[in-house]
Amino acid sequence: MPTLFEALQEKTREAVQHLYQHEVAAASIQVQLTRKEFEGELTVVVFPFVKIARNKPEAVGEAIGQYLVAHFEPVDRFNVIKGFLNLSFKDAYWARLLHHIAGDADFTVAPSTGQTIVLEYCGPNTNKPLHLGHIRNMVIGFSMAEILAAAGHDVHKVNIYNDRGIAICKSMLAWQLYGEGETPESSGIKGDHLIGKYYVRFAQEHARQVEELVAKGMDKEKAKLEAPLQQQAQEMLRQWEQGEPAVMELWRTMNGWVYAGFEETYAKLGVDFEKAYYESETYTDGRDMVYEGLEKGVFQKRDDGSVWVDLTDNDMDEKILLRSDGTSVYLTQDLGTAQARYNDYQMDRSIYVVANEQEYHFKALQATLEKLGKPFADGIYHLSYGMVDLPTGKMKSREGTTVDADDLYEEMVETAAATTQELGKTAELDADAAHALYRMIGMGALKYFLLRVNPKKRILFDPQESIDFQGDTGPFIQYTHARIRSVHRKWKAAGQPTGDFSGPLTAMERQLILHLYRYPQVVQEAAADYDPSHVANYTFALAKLYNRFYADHPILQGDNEGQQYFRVRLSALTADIISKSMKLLGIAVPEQM
RNA sequence: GGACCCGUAGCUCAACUGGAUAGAGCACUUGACUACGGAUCAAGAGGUUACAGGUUCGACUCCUGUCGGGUUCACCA
Repeated sequence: MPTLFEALQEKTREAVQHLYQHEVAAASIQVQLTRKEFEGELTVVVFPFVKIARNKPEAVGEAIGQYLVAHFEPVDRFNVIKGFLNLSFKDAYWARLLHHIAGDADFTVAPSTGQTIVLEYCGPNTNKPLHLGHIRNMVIGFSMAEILAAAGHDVHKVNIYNDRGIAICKSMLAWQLYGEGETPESSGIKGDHLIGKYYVRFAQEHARQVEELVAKGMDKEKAKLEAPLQQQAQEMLRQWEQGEPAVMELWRTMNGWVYAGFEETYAKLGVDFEKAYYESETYTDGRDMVYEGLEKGVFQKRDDGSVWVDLTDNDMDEKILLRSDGTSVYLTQDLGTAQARYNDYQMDRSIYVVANEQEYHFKALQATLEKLGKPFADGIYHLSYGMVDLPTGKMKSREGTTVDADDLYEEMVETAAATTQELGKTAELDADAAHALYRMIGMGALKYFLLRVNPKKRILFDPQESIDFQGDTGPFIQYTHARIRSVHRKWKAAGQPTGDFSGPLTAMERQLILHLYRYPQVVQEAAADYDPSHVANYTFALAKLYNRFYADHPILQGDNEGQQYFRVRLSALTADIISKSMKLLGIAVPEQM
């Protein structure tokens, strides 16, 4: 069934053909929402037909308007201002739309596209805890998965653990040297934070050694490499790659602590994964793919034994794939991971939610897979998002200038609790329900804060200024939902009175219905643009519109039972769409707050 | 230096993908029902859309150049 917009485009096409004997593509006809200072709900832009018609814009608008009134049943009347044809629709038509939105189970669920998408997000290193940057990643990734699923795709969320390499060895080494057997259990420190503690410790001790060497006259860059700790870490990495049992054992133990810590954080944020990939398991596959490329002649081996791919045709440089000692680099293991993923899912699209500092890497990855002739190379998409900066600059784990994910979570929940208690509207909730509510509101504020902005843009986060709970925020939208549910409970308590209603509708009621009606379109746009902020902005606009409606439209005290029932339904539907939209953002909405 | 991204109200962001007088929130000023929840609503003030050209009936949007900010161009990941 065509949407209202499509039907209007088609009828306008018909009008142009009938009036001017000229074919235009229906899809090219511009339909927009009427600006609020003019009468009407939808506007057709007639400028493009002016040349065809060889007439003034006003005359063309007039002619098409008359045609539509005569031939497009929903249209009630129209007015023309310059090249804009503003259309008003019949009250009965709005009632029909409302019925469609409420009654059609498929309204909020797009038909299946049959397309399989694998969406990778989070992708942490296992040598330090998660911070605000990871939160932005997870919130975008989770939301994008929800949106793509709502757009009809078959979405699989996966995680990738960068669980090997020199950084992990640094944490391991520092723990070995200074840890005195400390464990998460013995210290009461969450596993990922414990590893982070030793990562920082390594950096401190290493810096001290470097200073000593520099004091003895060594060049600083050289000292960084020559420092005993650095040497020991590299030796440990070599042992790891050789599968030295003691090192492997330590590695498995410490990574185990980290994963347990991460799981806790995922649960708090309400994100999940269908499957996890580990670079320690895929990097050898990547190496095999490089050999395969050598055989095919698409990669080149140099005299020193290193292997390269020439990407100069793709406006990039030559990239190394295997070091002269035969070991893998970052790009190599991502080749292996991509292949493993394809073996598991045979996906049509593979989306990587990764910060924009890795744009070059993903271009190189895609180009390299193309050279290998991999069928999944085309479907790779890097959902690149801007970094979260602090007023002091970039977050750096080694320097302890990060905003820790768990800390931020606690702060958000505490603020939500304080605000809620101050307003005192939920005093009757028991402790568990109250705490669940604070979490819901705190996470709503945080997630909305991160999702309302286009992912591409970098975000400046000022820890001094706490995230707002008023205005364009998650709690504002949650509040709107709670408010509607409250009215609904009152209506139910009054015995759920119903009645027929034939209008007239107010301008705001029409606007509200039209806005609700646009929901599927917004979902499609967000999916096509890989941009959850479309959904966030839509939801805020809906809540705002409803609050305005609420302020001067009596619902349970309407003129008659018909009008009351109509407004109850309109309200309930608004709550429903708010709830669904927020779900796409990974945010829950409360019955009261 | 090359490539990519960003620049809109004091601050944080929009602008239906080229359409009307560029809209919201925060902050500031003023106001609101003994009606359904004041985490709300209404009103005021706030703009040379970084700058200069160009294309177009029409440009925040497209093209060219300039300036400013960010990222990247590792035998790190």
